Amino acid sequence: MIEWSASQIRDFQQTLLTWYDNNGRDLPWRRDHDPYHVWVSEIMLQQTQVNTVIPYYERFMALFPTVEALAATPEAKLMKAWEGLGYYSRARNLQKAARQIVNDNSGQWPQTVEGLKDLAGVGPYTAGAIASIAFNQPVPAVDGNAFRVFARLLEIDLDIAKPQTRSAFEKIIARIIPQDRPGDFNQAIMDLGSSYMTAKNPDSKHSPVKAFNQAYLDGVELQYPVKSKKPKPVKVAYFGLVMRHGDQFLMQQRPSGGLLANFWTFPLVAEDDVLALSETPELVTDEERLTLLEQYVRQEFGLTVHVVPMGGKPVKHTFTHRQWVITLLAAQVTADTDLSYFPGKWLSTAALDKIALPKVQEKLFARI
DNA sequence: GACACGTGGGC
DNA sequence: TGCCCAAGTGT
Repeated sequence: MIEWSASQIRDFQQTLLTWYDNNGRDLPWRRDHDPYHVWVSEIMLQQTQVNTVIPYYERFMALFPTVEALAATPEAKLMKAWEGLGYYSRARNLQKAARQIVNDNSGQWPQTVEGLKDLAGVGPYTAGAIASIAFNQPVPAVDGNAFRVFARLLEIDLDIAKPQTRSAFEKIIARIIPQDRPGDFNQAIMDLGSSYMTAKNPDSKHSPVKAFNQAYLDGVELQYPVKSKKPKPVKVAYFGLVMRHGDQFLMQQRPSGGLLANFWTFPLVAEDDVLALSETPELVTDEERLTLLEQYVRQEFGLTVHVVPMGGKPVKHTFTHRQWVITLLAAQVTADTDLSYFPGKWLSTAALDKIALPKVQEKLFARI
């Protein structure tokens, strides 16, 4: 990597901030520096693109205009507001943190990185973003943009996928961040990272800081940032049971931890669990699998059903680390079935409209 | 420190 | 299609 002199740092600050003053994006959460606005937007923006967040942010502020309103809202209303945005623990942590502020801290915001990090769902990046933007603290906010921008500007070849790399970047950026406009500086870096210095197809030729971009000047821009690869999603096959009675569906609530925690879906049975009922799973035919599925549902759920394939291709849904392949089956069951052993209940379409559903369940509904 | 945790967009 | 990326945090 290279290092900048004090005068190069001053030049960079001025060039960046002048560009930001004239070209910074006009975003809904930039209308003021209210910590509630900054905080909610930063949580929504975690691993999520700006254009996706904008409508969610607008609706969220209309529903929950203050941290007190958020702290007091019922969970179902909160999750409905977050429906489709993903990483749902963000929403639960958001309310947890709101209650920390309202109940434990009498409505007062922590104003330092250390204090902010004690809030649920606020890590080193978000704490730095709130501290610098809302409270004018001269601290870095190192997100994916900052990693990429500074890795290219200074040809930093540390692997940004490794946790310890963060502190190295924070030290480097701490020397460069201007004491008087830290929030604008951090946001300018993000705007730069999403315009001229993008991950793919960067346009450094026209970038306001191209003279400072060592990787570009050396023709090795796309070698930065260095980032080790993550494993591919693991495929998991499920049977999805469609049990309908009038305008109600028999739905299953997922466990309170793990993927899509607490969400309602059609009952999903892992094919591996079904095949485990056979002593020779590798020899099981398609017809036998359905018989085994009926056996599984009887044993595990206490439901006697007859399943019929619904036709069409299986529904695929990919998460960060899992790919679900769901074969839909119509299962006959009566509404007065004994559900004592089944972790779910009948839900009407009206009830389903009121609760948040994950995208994968929306895909399943679209197929029936 | 490695992995879990959603969804949508771009090529 | 498959893969990578997008304003990360919790465990």
